[in-house]
Amino acid sequence: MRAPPGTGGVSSGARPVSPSRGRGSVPVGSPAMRMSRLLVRTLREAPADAEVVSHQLLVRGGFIRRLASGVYTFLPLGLRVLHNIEAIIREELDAAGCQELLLPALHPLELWEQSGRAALFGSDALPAMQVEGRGGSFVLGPTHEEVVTVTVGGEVDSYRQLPLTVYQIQVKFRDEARPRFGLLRTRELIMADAYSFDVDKEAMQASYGVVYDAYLRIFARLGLDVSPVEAESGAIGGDVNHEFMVPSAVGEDHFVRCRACGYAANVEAATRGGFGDPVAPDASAADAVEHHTPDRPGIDGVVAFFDDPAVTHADLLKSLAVVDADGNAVLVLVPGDREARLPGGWRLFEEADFAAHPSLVKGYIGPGGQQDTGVTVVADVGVARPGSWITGANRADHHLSGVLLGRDFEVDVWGSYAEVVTGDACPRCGAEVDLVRSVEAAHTFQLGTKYSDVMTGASFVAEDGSEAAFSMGCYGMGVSRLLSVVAEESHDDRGLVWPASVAPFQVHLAALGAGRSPEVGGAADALHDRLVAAGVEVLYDDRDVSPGVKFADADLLGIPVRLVVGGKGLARGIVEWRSRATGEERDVALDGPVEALLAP
RNA sequence: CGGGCUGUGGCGCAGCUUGGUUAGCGCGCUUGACUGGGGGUCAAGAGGUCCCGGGUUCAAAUCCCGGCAGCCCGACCA
Repeated sequence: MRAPPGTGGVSSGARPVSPSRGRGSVPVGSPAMRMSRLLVRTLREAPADAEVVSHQLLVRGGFIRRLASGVYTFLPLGLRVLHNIEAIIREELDAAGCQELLLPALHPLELWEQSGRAALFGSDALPAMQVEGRGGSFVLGPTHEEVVTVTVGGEVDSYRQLPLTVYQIQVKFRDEARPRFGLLRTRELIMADAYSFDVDKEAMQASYGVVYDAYLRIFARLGLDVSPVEAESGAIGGDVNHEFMVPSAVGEDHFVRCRACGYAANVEAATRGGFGDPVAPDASAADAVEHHTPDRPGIDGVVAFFDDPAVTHADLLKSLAVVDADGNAVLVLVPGDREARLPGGWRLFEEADFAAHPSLVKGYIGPGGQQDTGVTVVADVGVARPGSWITGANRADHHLSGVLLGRDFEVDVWGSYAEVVTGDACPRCGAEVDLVRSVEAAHTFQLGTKYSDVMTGASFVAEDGSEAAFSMGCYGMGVSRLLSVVAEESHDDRGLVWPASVAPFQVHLAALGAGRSPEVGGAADALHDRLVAAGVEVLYDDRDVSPGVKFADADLLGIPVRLVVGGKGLARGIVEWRSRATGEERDVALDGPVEALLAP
């Protein structure tokens, strides 16, 4: 066993042969290590509802079973993998000085009313499930900021008890509109979530860095190529936050990554650079021309109206009337060939908003004539390019061409309001960026006092005797999702290829023809016993089935090392060793040291 | 929340258009025999409210109406 890359501290070094790992797993020597007794049924065909490879293989291999949409059972094999992932998380968080606790999954509704987030339940931002019980109304916890804040608040009275970081590994519930991809997006999920409590912002940032680094070590041990990216904070809140993204073809997220410098950000938060200051309008340019464009409200329709190869989407100015988070009317301008990226909390105009702002005409919105109307004009940096635009005329059924920035309209605020695409300029260094499809494996937030300000008792007495609110951070990692992520990144056409760090067993021992050869059976049993005595986690395929079935199942289950005891090898006193990952095979002396039977 | 597709033994599917006796096939399961290094062969079995509820009909898996569930695309999304 080789040390996983990027590990340090207590977790460094090769994993010992002795069983320090499978806590919570099947006890050493348990009959369940014999495949004839293990609760596992492998499937030759994948269920019709499994679309992605990781989902298909986890079901075919008997790791998980679906109970309802987005709700899964972990069968013994899957649970062992889950426990191994959890063990890595515990080791790294404990080593980072965090303390494990277990918060309730059932939360009194009042807690959520106190934080104000109960109002988000109906929304897509925080789809929660409520439960009515004799003791009142409860929520199946979708996240635990409220509970942990009041819990720690009840125990900590003094700055002397800080800093403090606690974590738990818990089941959480989300009323997902559309569960999919097996364990990747579920209604019930297992999550590791940590919460830091500090005296002030500076201390919080230090604690944040500690957990952030621990998370990086966890992903390294899982063999995942993770990229921390700047992100939007959504329903959790706070200022600084990072998502830990694993590039993957089945990802539902995208992040932007600079090819030159270290810049990386979720597309929802990414900005772009490479644009200079707006240039003065060409004084000799012709005036704007108005066109009658009935029934052409959209960008596509206007391009079609001009029916001129020289007029493209990039010549149009996309104008979006929105209401910002504070309720103010804002006109957002982006080049017509770009998707707009609105800041969180902003929404598009509704009918009533148009009625209140007659300077903006639905379907024919343009940037002209917005002075003294109470409408703030914000523009994407791309709008600063030289040349004229085609825009709405703010008059029904009319558009304007030859519209110039600085002559026909003004911009109040410049920013990055267009979605970044591959090839755009990095906002830091100007090099080109790539758009990378990915899975969000974890999300960390610097919350500050967002929760401690509103939850009761979430304060402490500071060194100067004053009362202060905790400065908090929170850190969530999708544990059950990681099972799918690892599977998705580590398989071949025969089945799973588990990294040794999380494999359900280290060795898959198959006896061939033991049913008719007492010698083979005896040798395989003896080898099994020796491995168990040495503390090796071994899955022993003692079933009386044909060799082909055993080989196919071994490939499907993806245990790192396969050992075969058969008549042929036994005659030569050897056991056949094979690596699941590389396919390498070699003969090993049956009575040699156990170490020679493990990974290279 | 919009659009589309699908519900038939544990799993994967056919049958439905054009209603008609005991609803088929593959995998899996049971028993037996043969076999024995990449999902082997043969034989005999078990296992089904054809998603649910109404309706049409002499007769419904099949036609009609209404539900429910699952999946996909989109919207949305700690």
